[in-house]
Amino acid sequence: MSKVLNHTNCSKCVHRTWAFDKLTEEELQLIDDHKQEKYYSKGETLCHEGDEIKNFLYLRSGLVKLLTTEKNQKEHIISLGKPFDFIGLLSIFSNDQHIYTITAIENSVVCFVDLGVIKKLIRQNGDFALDFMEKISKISDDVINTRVSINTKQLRGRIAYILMFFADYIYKRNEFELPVSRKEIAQLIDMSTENVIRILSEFRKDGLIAIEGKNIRVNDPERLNRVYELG
Amino acid sequence: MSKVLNHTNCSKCVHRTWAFDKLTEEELQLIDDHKQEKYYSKGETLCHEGDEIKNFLYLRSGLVKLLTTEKNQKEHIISLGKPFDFIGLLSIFSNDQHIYTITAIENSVVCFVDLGVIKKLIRQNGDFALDFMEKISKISDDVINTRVSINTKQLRGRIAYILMFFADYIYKRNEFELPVSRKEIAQLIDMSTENVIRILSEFRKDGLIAIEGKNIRVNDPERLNRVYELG
DNA sequence: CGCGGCTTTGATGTTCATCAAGTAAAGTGG
DNA sequence: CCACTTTACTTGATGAACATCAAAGCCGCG
Repeated sequence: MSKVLNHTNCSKCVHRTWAFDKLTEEELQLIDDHKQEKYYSKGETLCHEGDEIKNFLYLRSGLVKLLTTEKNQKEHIISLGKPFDFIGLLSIFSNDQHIYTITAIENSVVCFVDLGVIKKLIRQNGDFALDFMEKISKISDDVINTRVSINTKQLRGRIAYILMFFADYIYKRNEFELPVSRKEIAQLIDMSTENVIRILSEFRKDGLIAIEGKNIRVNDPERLNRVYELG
Repeated sequence: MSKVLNHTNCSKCVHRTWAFDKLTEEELQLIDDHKQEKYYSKGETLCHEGDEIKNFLYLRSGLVKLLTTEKNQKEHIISLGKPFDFIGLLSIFSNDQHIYTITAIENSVVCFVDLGVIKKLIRQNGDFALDFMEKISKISDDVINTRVSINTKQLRGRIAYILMFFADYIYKRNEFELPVSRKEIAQLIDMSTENVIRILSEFRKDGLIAIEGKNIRVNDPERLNRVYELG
């Protein structure tokens, strides 16, 4: 079960460099007084589509997925949130309700900061506001570029993308344990589960990667990158 | 050719209600002193991918497209910008260079406001900063949702989407002149030009729409919406 | 131990891009 | 203004890419 953790003091937090280094000690204290740090184990849901937005969500550690449920009841994964991301995307400024369901795909620690406090700080501290905007802009742009990139490629390119995403962007090593099921990969990059498996097997037979269950090793990163670029 | 227009005073501008109504008269004057209003005729380019970002771009009237050129030289349209949109998306806060090429697809009037001034105002006027964030969040979220919506649908659903987009969102009437070529539609919703034509013809034969060259009339909006939802 | 979900492979059919070829429309230069 | 070129549009035929269906093995869990 998810549980509230003991309070890490914001002013001591390593993540302070993120966007919060423009805040004064008093302002940090204000955040400190209006935040909760929560632990979620793999599979637990942080918030549901339609829930009222009360907090700004910041991922301290772990990995989460943002998903929507389509009219036909199929789940679709919009993006993965990694540590240092502020998850929930931009909708927290333009919506009253969450537009995505957010679920932990690895054990995760999340800071819930009262949204009113964030807004107050944006209002009163201009440097913070600008810095904040820069960070969230980057995340939003990333989501858009990723979606475009995926959707203009065929299946092999998409699989190459997701492998590189985990190897280079999340784990920063060529051998890692996949935190998602084949089905989730399919939901993330718009293809059928069967074809995710088929193409992973194909890559394995080609010697591009090695697979043992959830464990993946990228043998030839350069060739993988070529597959990605050729689509 | 594009040309600089006579200055419309910001404080008199109808668009002031957009995000700029939180500004004081002096602040508006500052924008006024650092902006240019430009006219672009259909087909002209406002900025190229890679150009340095110096201005915040606001579309007063017309219609523009944002596009990227892929590695394989194919152009891909990310989104269409309509009046009241601040075009250029969020990258202006997180990049030094434009990441998209922006081209007018209808005769357009664009305000170029010095980006430094916008940033200064965000820094000094907290209410403006918050309002501004709300507006750009909405636009970004729209882009993301649209991309997901399009890419999870098959061709008929995508064509239905684009027809509804123009009818309901841009022109707010069931009969309108398509501002884009069939090829541009294809680039926007990820399909081949031939199939755009084929499915438009199919819709015409079904009596769903009427077509005469660029002129489109939606005969049965409800059925069109069903086609959209069924994918 | 048995049930349900995840994984895997093969076979089949659908959806879609591509190729080809022709017509119409819209610029371009003399 | 007319021949010329280019670009947009349209339809049909073909094959490739992909989803779906089916069947079976695997694993964790109550």
